[in-house]
Amino acid sequence: MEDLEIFVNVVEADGFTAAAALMNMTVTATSRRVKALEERLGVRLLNRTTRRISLTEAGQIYFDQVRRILSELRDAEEQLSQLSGSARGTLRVTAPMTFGVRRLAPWIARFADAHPQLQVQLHLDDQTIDIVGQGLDMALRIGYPRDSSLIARPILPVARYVCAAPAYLQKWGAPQTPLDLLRHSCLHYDNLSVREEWTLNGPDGPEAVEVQGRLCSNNGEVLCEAAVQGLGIVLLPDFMVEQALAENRLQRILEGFEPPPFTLYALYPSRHFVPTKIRLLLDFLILAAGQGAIGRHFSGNPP
Amino acid sequence: MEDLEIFVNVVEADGFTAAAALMNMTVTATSRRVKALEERLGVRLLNRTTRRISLTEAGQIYFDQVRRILSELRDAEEQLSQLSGSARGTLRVTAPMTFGVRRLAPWIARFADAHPQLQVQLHLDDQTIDIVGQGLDMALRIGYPRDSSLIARPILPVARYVCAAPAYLQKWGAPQTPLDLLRHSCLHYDNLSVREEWTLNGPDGPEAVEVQGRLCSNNGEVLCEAAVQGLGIVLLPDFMVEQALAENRLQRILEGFEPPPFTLYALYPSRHFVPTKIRLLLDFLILAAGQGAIGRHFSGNPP
DNA sequence: AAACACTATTGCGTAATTTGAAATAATCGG
DNA sequence: CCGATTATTTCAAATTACGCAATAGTGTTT
Repeated sequence: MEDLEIFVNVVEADGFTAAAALMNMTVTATSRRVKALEERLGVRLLNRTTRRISLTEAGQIYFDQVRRILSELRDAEEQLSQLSGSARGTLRVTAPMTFGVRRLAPWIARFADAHPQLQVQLHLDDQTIDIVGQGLDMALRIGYPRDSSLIARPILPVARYVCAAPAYLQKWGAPQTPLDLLRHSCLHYDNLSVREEWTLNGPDGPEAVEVQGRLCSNNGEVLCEAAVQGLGIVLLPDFMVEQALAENRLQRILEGFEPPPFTLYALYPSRHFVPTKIRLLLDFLILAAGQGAIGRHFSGNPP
Repeated sequence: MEDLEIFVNVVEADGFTAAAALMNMTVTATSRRVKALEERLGVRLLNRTTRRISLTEAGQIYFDQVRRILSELRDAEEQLSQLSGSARGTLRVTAPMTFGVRRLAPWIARFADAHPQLQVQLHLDDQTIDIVGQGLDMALRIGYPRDSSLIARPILPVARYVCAAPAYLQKWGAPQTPLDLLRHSCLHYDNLSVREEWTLNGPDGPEAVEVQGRLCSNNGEVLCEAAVQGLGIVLLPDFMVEQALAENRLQRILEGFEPPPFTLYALYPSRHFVPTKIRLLLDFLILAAGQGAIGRHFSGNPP
């Protein structure tokens, strides 16, 4: 029976080795199980050359059916655990590095504590990962995803602040309008280009400024640290700079000109029945983000 | 995975003991597998009192889904073996006793010989059996079945003959019309009544006669043997009397008055994809019956 | 009410199955 | 034609499943 799942995985991973790695099995076992399945059915499902595999005609038919059937079975079991209300097993989550450390970590800890039968694996990585391919249950990402096979649930508005170190401002003066940024060193994300456009919503509507600076990076913490050291002005998400702001190593500028906030999305595979463990985490995150947001985002000013 | 099948069987058999017997398993194993399934799902599926079992709410939902899914899986695998064209596994057939010995046995032997990978189990029994409940693949029965969940495929017309022993006829004279039967001892099937109605199609249409005799039985061979011994007149299917007729221990009478023939049906469970092994046997039987019937039923007189 | 009959679960020793590391065979790319 | 990668096979070890017998529990019967 499990053979079916293995067979499907081998086909989807296009190879025994890849499939075995995906399922944390040895190649030996994988090969044997598929072979056993073929012998049970009395039909060859895969054409193997040692270098590549392909489905036989029968295998193609069987694969299509079995994949659907397995998916229905998963649905049935999900439906089951839904009415039991409790979740068990393993929940694999991925999130961006800094967000994961600063915001997610305490939430996840509380969540894991609330569900002792659930083992939570939190994988922090700034790369966007193929979530279904890696067997992940949920990805937390900033910005809307391209992969439309995923459900994207907005979790949290992420405010962004324009900040600089007090020493920098003392030396170069604080910009009063977005246009002033042109005369400053603006540290920005590395989108493979030297220039970046910052859009700020002022009293007269949005203003776009094409900034440039002496440093850019694909890592927000690098930018934050550089700003702290007085290298320039940064535009970063709240969680990235809140500590530096609290310690007065950075201070906000251009407060009348808010950059449009990002949104943090929870991404998870689209299914008939959303697994309970995903549902639980989702609800928990929405709740946690909502509670935490009251003070931080919606009712007033940042700390 | 097999656990699913076991669970479904336990529910359908309404008990571990019955299900175990059906699957040729021990009750121990059955109980353990269901328990393992429940533990894997983390949900109790069955409410057991040691005397009776019932589905929990979750179990009911799961059962419905899983039964459907398993049926789809079987379909998929059948579809597979259909395009392979060959059959394997076990084919369980039931048939009436005498028909099985006289007609079916040589056919089945040839069929089994033609399909070495198929193990054929022929269960001869004059009782009509719950074919799906007993895990049978096909039942051969004379007369149309009540169970509408089965597909009934006519295989063979079964002519019936009115016969008596030569000695009997010499002593009492041969009846010339159906009405003459009233003056004779007619050995008939035991339908829990002493009387039976014989309908014979004569030149002026069907004539029904309510016969009675000194012996009745629910077993055709008993009647045949009794007739050979001169106890009376019988109306029996061809296969039941052909040997006695060939050896002149019986002879046909009232040849101008043919009783309406019976029909032998092949009964098998209705499914999306008829299993290859059933399909093969069915085709084989139709062919065999057709070939054998040319001389025996359609073109002329019996031997 | 109490004994009975039947059913499901558990303990334990045994047997079968499965497993992984390493060796082997086989194929694609250079 | 060789090197690199991939699937299969070999064989011993370990995990797992199994059946028998005993246990516990429930509905029925006397």
